[in-house]
Amino acid sequence: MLMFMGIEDVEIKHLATLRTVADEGSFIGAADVLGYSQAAISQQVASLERAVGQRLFDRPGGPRPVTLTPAGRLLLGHAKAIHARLALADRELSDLVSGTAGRLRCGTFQSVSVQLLPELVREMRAAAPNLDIHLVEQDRNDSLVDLLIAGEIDVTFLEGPYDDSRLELIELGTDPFVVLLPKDSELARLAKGRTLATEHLAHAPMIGEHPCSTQERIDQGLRDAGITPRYVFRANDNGAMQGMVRAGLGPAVMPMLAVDTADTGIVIKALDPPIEPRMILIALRKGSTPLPAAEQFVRIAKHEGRKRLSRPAR
Amino acid sequence: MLMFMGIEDVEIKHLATLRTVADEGSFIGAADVLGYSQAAISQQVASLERAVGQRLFDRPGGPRPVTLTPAGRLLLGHAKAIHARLALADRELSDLVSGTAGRLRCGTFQSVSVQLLPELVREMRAAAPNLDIHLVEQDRNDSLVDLLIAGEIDVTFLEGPYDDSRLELIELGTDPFVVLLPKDSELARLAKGRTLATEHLAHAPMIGEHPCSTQERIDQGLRDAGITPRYVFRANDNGAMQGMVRAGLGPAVMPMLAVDTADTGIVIKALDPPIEPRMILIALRKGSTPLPAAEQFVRIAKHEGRKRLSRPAR
DNA sequence: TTGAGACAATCACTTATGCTTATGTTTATG
DNA sequence: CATAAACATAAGCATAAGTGATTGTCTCAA
Repeated sequence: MLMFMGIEDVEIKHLATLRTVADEGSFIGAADVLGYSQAAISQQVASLERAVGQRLFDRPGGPRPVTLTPAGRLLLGHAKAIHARLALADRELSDLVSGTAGRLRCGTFQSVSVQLLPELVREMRAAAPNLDIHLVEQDRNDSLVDLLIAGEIDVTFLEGPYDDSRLELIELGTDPFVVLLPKDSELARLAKGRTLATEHLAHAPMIGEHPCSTQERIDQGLRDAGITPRYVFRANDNGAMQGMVRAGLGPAVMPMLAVDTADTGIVIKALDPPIEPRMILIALRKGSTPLPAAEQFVRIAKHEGRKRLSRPAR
Repeated sequence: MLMFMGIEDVEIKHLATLRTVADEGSFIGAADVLGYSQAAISQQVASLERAVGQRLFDRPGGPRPVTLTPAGRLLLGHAKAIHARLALADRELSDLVSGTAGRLRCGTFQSVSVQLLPELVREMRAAAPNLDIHLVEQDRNDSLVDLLIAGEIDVTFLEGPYDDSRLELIELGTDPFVVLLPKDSELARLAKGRTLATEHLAHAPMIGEHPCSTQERIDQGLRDAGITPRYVFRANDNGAMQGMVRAGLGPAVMPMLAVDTADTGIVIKALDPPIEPRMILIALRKGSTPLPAAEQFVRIAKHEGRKRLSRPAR
């Protein structure tokens, strides 16, 4: 029983046969090249012709080469385009799995963006020069998670503790809060070794960030130590805050990751008792295969975290 | 026994399944849409995944929808492009067979270009508005035949008699040579009815074309009648020649097809004895399937030839 | 004109692929 | 914890695809 065939019955193998027969000028030649028998080529061409409803080759008979009909020439052009597209897909797929090309979109937040991320991006670029890295900075964990779930980003940093069953969370380490003091200030003198008693901040005029999740955490930590901080200056920029400290305006409590340690105008001290440090997390969508480049990003981030962050405290 | 698979084992049917599963969000849904069982979809996806060497869908299990992996998303884009290309091929093929779109390249020569061809092109355009008609004019039959054999043109006019075993020749009819006389000239008075005795041209100062196959034929015809023509003016343009006749410079012998019959400043006479008339032929490559548009062109040309040319004299 | 050579079409047969049904496994849900 | 929903797997079968042999057609050369 004969079924009607249409263009949807064309298969890529048929198109490859079309190309080879056109190249070779004979069914036998194509059979040789493709490793089939002549009969197989004959049947494949016949089935392709049935599918498109047109003769594709003129077979003059005898030793003269078969030639394309106008329909064959037309289809051949499209066949080449389709094969090229498939080859392109192949290349892009292997780029994808190697993680060396394509696009990686990464969520981040301020304190990570300052030092940790630039180094990480540098290492990623060294490992995958053709990878296009996009960064999206958001203040709030929830915004970053929304982007990740929506597929707008492939991986993101988060502040811990954080939990979401939709996410796979990787703990990179903790980022302690430190206090920045003007180099020659009274407070700097009060510090014992590497530590400043938190109570000394009780009446100091302080430098802070504009309200955000990090600042809230710092304020909560200070309140837990019985201190109500009084801010005389607020900035959004870490450099500006650090500049104010250097100028002697007052101390600032900041996440260690955000501090420019090269600054000789300030001294950096731990707090005693410490403010509960932030866990730096990295998150992927749970249950969906991650982008290989994102996995590599996580690997490098773990390594970097080991160098720059404290071990997870648990 | 397991064979290694590669991208070349991807088939269009697989890509269609990829699309449908991605659209439906489930194997069962895709099976429904495509009219297969769920197991078939499962196997097709598995074989596609084997071919590309990558997981293409995340199957969360339970009632939650399957989702594309990054590799799946990448391949889906290419799948859509490939299907679009195939759909385009389909459209172009049906345009090709209907002869209503695409390109038709036609060889021609001067006297055909003047009146017969414009009318023919007009009719072709009416029948196939989206067909792109290219004309290539050459003086010599051989040049036209070369272009036809080389596939540079799809169909061509030729002057007969002509024979070439590589060509399929269609006789459209004969184009008689006529003499154009200035309206009130001595020669016009000598003409009896519609005929002028060829001998009267013996000493006339004549208007002719620059040397070309047509002119050679005319000169040979006149010599056969015992006359050696003396040209006082030669042009390459039929209008210019006709203008010279109108101005009384002398008579001109031209193929009837090239004559502007609307010109009231001249009279047109047959010659007696006549110059052996030209057969107007149209030629296709023999042994190769012709372009459907070319076949339609031939049909219209035959019809037009019946109206404008004399019946083949044999 | 005839025979040889080259090549595609076709036939009968074999093999491989793909589909179906039935069953197993996994995961969410009440 | 049992049930339902959905994909995976296995076994059997139908069909498509491939092979080898044969036939038919065309060209070329004797």
